[in-house]
Amino acid sequence: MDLATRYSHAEVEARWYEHWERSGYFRSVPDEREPFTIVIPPPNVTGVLHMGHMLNNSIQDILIRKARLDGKNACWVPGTDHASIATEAKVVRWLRDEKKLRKADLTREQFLEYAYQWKEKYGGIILQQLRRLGASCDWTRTAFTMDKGYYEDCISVFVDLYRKGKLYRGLRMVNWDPEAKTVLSNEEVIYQTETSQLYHIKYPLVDQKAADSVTSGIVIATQRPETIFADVAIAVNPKDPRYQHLIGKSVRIPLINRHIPVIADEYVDMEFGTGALKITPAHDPNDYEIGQRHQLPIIDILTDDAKLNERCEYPPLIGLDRFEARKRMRGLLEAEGYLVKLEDYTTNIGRSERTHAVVEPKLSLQWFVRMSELGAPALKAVLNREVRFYPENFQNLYRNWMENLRDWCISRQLWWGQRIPAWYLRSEPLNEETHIFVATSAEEALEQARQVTENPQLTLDDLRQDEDVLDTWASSWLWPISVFDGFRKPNGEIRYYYPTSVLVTGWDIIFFWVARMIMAGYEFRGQKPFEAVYFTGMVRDKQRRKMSKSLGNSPDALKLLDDYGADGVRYGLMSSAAAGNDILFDEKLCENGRNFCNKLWNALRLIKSWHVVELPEEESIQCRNALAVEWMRAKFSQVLQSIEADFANFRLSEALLTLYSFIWGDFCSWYLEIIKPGFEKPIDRATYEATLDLFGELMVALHPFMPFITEEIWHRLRERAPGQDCIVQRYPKPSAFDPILVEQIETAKALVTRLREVRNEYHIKPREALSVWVEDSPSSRALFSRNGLAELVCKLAVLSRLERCDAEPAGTKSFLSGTEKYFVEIHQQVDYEAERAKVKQELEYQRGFLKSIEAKLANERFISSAPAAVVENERKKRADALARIQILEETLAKLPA
RNA sequence: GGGCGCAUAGCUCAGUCGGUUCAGAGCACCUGCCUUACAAGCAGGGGGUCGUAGGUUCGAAUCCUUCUGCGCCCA
Repeated sequence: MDLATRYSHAEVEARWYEHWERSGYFRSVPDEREPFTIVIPPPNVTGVLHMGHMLNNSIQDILIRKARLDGKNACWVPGTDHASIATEAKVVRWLRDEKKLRKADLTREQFLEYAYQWKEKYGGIILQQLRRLGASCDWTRTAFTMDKGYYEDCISVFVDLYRKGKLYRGLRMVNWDPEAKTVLSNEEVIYQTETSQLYHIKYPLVDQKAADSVTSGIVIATQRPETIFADVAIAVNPKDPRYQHLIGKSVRIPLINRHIPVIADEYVDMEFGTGALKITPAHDPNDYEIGQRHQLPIIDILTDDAKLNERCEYPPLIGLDRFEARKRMRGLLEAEGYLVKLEDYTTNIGRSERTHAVVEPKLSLQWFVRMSELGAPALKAVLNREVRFYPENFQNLYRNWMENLRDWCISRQLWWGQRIPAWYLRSEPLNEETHIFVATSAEEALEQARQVTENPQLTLDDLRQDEDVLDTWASSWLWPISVFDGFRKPNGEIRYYYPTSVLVTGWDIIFFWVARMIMAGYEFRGQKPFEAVYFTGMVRDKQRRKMSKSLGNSPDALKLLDDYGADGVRYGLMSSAAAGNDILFDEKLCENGRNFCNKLWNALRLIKSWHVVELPEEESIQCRNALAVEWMRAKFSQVLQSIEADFANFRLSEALLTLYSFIWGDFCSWYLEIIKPGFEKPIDRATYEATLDLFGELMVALHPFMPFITEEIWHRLRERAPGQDCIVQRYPKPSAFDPILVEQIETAKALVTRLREVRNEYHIKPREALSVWVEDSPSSRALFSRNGLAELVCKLAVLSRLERCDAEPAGTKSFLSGTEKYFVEIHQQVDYEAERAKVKQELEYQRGFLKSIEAKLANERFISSAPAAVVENERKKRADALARIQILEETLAKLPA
């Protein structure tokens, strides 16, 4: 076989993915095996693959592939989220740019038709891209939150919650996005510190004479001077001595001269601004509360797109955008002498997560889910670890939120989404409806209406359906149930797949999504939606910024896959991704992954270049190789044990790094070097076959992490029958092994390293064979009685002889390795001065070490409190130290002065 | 204002139950090698008072408290 010295991933990856998919390996149907289920966090249908997706989906794929190799029925359900607000914004832009259409000119039906067109054409690209990464999803199950069945589930859940009294329509202060013209949930508002200006504005007292009206009055501080037209009072703290005399009096609003009262309210912070607060119930949540307490009117001066309306009573500003109006207010107030002071000010401004528009508090009639009852079981489930979080400390974040739940606003003023199944009587004015009919269909609603109104003559034309759609999260919270058709067929396959095994998601959507899925699980299924949640960190750049498209700091995911291969990228992401910790992404990590692929590839090339004969030429080679094979088997078992433990605790990066260092270090650097035949020499069949088997098992063990190259090598190692693919093998199991053997080989490795060091020190050529002796002792006899061990050392350290001796042979230099003393033949001049210094230094260290051990052992409380094994270990350490000290002392004594 | 978290080598981070010669990995750095699988490589090496000050313990990077410096979430 002729193989290139470098592994090239491009052709290999495409070929194997296609083969796996065609072979049906990703497909899952319920059977008698134990299920292992993951539902993908559905990416937005508008999404394109970015670093976060790659991390998240690599983890899911690793877990799914591992489960498959463990013989479980692995089922990974893919799909996309309709992402109402994000997608609607995209469709609106597309219509404007491509079709020269404005949303306002379309009917709801026309718009939705275009939206589906857009979705068919551009949506779901990301699912194709996930294949490049190697994601072994069951594509036949691909779901979408706007699929017909899914849509119906959302509607029936709405009706169900309404009937149970867990859903209501109410007038509340909500977050309004004036650009998207929709309400937002609290979680969709992002607060950022921004600089603005604080206007100090004087409101003149009403009973003052016109002449000095501007000089006396009350000064308030506001960031939003344009909202003074919506003011209904000025509030001061009742304890504030500065304003006692004004409480109960009236002031005039500048420019429009409307009279408003001065009231007292505890809420007012005497320290802030001037200690006097303008009350604008329509445009501030706190003011709204105060207004309610004092039964003040509400004056809403803004339109849905945040322009001043006629209710502001000041014609020059009507129709202007709020920010434009604010700008003009400065000149207007100044001109009339109302502006007392202007100061710079930093504050938290809330912006829409999607449109980045400054969010406007707005009083609005919306649908809310009552969270108190839904939250209780969901909180309990996490606290008592029925649903386990990895890492566990996300419990704290979760609890903090769950204990302060506020009702969830689930209506959105959009068209792209599940339309709210509530009907009103056309005879009642908009937003003042007294009758609400919630039903799964218009006909059902009509039936209700006829009964309630006792008017059998009502027709569908007398009803009007709510114009709003559901918040996207009010559909995706049903994901783990709905993708298995759990609402319509509660006893179907969902009984097999649910609860799912693990959810893998970023911690940033713990409230948006994770918490709500847990609530939905208990509410609609009486059961948790998943056994465990694996929280991934955020992928950040080297400056710790979250990677985002708007910052342009995210590497092109597809280019990374092109450059390093999916295996390389997966390695790079995983090697630095302990659960929950943010990762600072560096392309260098992918380079490591690519290099690892190349290493594997070259190990294959080496093995495939060997000529095989039935028996080795010499017996010494046979026992050396046999020892190497035995050692590899033992060490591999040890490694597998630790990997199983890592998987059980979702310590995936640990598992990967363990495998990496076992393969690169133990397998390539040590094992292959031990068994590698000399130039143009053959290898014996037994060793060869054992090596192929071992390499194959290593590929299965590594497969979940790096699926493509492992499949490729698996097939190149041996001829495989159809269906004998790496992806469907059984994961290797650890077996009992001899820990003493593993330890002895470690001792031998340390000796080889020490000998190489000596070589470096004396500039001895790597191929120049050396003669070495080991001082006779019970421990050295024990070590070298291991069959093949001396041969192994000779091969790796390039020795011509390794023999026992009683006395120091002439012309040698001695050194210590482990607790043994060795002599190596040296023809070069030895610098005895330096040698003495080194030995002395080592001796000093060993004596200090011994002293600390002895102090420990002399302590009775240590002997009595520490576990026996720990005490025993200390005794062994003492014995070893004593042995070493003795050898070092002898060495020092014999060194020429 | 309320809450959570972090601080370990030049950089990025592991370190599970408090106990091994346990202070580790990768990158970077230094020395020597184009050795017959791999220079995307091989062999070797230097480098950290585990942020600070206390405490608990026979024993602390690990548990508790203080301070300092960062980060995040909620309001």
